[in-house]
Amino acid sequence: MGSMPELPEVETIRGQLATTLEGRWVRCAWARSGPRWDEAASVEGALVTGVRRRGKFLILAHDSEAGERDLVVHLGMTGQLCLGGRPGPDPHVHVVLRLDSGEHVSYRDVRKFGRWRVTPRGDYARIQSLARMGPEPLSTSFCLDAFTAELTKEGAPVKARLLLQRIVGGLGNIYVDEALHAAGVHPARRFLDADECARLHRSIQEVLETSLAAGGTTFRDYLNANGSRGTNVSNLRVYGRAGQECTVCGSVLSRLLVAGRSSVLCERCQVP
DNA sequence: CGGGGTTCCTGGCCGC
DNA sequence: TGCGGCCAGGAACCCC
Repeated sequence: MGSMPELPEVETIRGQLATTLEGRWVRCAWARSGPRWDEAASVEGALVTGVRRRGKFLILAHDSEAGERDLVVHLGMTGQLCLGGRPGPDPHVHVVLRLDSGEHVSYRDVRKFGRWRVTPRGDYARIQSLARMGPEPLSTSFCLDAFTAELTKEGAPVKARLLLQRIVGGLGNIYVDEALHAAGVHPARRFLDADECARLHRSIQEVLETSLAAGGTTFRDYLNANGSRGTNVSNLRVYGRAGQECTVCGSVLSRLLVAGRSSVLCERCQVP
């Protein structure tokens, strides 16, 4: 069982990196060879002008000789961005950025699902899931009417649609399961009514805000940019709790494969 | 086009 | 104890 960085985890890292990186020159950019990371090397000599986030993507806006560009980072399953480095050689470190301040940021990713891409500023044509990403769930652009219009249409299971990032950005397996449980919606449902959409819309925001306040969920791998754990595990109601009791009704939580993803739910609270 | 399946990758864990 | 096999999962990719 992993714990991929989702919106609250990436946002926590973003805030920590912003302070260190914004306004700094990248003195040296090292990247291990390979299509997932080697574009990172091209930010050497650039000025970092902004550290942003969109969904689960971290975006380092920078000015270089090649113009205004974005370094777009997706942490995949086990990607970690760490201020300062660990002592000694580490075969799982794939990128290191050294700054003019003397500080450095290292990227460690055991399962190698993460990706680094460099794009012209704001041009994400090469990164489909970013280009097509739905609204930010914690912004006013996350409109209930549009959300309802999508999910009242019959289609793939609601869990699959939320994981696709197109209806709303930033959710992964943990927070989809948590939001569906909080809203009383079964993950395999292929359309919702308006009340269910409203509950789910609210639950998504609540679940993410709660986790953000806790610095994210460290289930196993996630560490923030200072190497610390998030404490949101204590707020989880379903993820990682199959076989335990539902905190709402006391039934035993079950595991179910939906959209090829392991899902945990309460069969009493979340009716098919 | 959408929906579903497959693939990548490795450490941890389970069972024999 | 050792080892094979399975599992976790975001999103690109492929097929129908």
